[in-house]
Amino acid sequence: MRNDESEVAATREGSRLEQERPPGRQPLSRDLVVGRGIAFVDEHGLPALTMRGLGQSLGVEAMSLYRYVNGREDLLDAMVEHLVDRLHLDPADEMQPADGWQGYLQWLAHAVRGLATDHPHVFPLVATRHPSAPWLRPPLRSLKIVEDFLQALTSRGFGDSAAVAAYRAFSSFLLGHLLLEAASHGASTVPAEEVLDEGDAEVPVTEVDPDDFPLTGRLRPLLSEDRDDEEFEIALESLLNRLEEMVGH
Amino acid sequence: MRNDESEVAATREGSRLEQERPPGRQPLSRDLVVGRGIAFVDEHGLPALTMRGLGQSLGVEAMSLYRYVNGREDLLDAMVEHLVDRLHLDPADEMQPADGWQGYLQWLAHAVRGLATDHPHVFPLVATRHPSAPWLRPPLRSLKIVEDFLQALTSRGFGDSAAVAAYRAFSSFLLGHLLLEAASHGASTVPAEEVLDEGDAEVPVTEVDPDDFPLTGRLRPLLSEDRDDEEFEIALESLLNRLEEMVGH
DNA sequence: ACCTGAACACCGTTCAAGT
DNA sequence: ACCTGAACACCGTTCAAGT
Repeated sequence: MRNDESEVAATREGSRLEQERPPGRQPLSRDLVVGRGIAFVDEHGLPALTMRGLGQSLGVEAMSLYRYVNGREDLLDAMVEHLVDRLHLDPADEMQPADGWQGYLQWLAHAVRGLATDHPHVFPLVATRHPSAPWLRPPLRSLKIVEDFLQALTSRGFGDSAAVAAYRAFSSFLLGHLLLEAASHGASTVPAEEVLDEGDAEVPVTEVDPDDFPLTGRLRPLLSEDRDDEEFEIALESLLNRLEEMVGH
Repeated sequence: MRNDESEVAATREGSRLEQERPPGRQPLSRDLVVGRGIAFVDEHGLPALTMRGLGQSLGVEAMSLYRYVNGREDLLDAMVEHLVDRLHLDPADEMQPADGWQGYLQWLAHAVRGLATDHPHVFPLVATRHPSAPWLRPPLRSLKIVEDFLQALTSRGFGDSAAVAAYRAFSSFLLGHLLLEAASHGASTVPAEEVLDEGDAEVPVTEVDPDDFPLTGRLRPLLSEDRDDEEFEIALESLLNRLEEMVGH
């Protein structure tokens, strides 16, 4: 038994030494391909992600990727899944059980928000790709996280239908706030390859004509302020208050 | 003056009679191209919208479209703009001025919701495409509608920053709820061209393993229930209550 | 003025072939 | 076992040319 295992290991090691791999390259794997896909979109934006381009960024031809990924659509799904699964590697360490369901939802909200701000260009995928079941609601779109969610709430006083209603309300809340936040934060990070058709020095800043839109013109400084943090906290607090009214069913 | 106008009109009419057009086809125009683009996505889904396919559905080669539309990206932007502008053709007729800002927001919320349910496959574009200014927040993404919004609220007791905060909260609310609603409603309407790789009779329904996910398994009937209408109304009511607390600034 | 044929660069994807 | 060359079908887009 032990000998067999050693032999197999030795053989693996041997064949690994035999194969000549370009020096700077790691051995390919699904995780590596998916991880590089996420990093690629983080750097260059979603439209830039092509099978050929991703292959090149891994030092390989595009066709090699098809051994680890079932086409481009499967790659995108895997990228989303990879990010959403990450929500579990950080178990609720900082969370006291005494905090109750409010503490759990606070932790979860900020965990998902961290995902959105870390990957503003990938988050639209998390938000809009069809989940694997129709009753899964982005961005809480994995079976595991739904199970956690329902467990956390039902074990802390929620009735069945109240827990499900909370899942729905919480998903909508996260989706709306984080998608808008990711969009505005991601817009500044794009390589900006679209605004170069105009020959003259056109100003890219959209100016508001005060005759047509007097209020918008006057309030533009307010509209341009970045209040994402406090908006999120206030809206979250309000949602928790609303949920509190339906705890017992 | 009047004669000149008549002459021009006559000339236009003349050239129109000269040109021989395939019998069943309307004369092309930007509005026609954009409108057909929306109808095409409604029928076949977003991935099916190609310049060649859209041209064919208009009885024309793809290259003809470039006379009316500045490429595919411009077409998508125009489709979004077309739908959002429609929110103004329906001025607040059914709305009594006595209803106050709550009445306006109720009307606007249902108008945008109608847009989402009428075009579930296009709404993701309304939700995720970059607006023309960074401080415009989907789905309330036109200058005109923002002006209306701010006018409606500031003329009904809102301070400047309260009106802007309301715009932000309202956008997030609409985006989260309507994007999820459009996704679940649109998923059933797709031609479904992706699930046909498996050779055997694989069941497309995702089954929940009760050992791994006991709660999700038990609550699956609740999770699958369609509660979109009442969820939307309740969440909207709650948002209006929240806004009420910050009317005076 | 309005539409098209032909062409270009670039996709995703398959498969037989290399090592 | 793992990667690639060659090929295919299909994109978006341009432009000279037709009517």
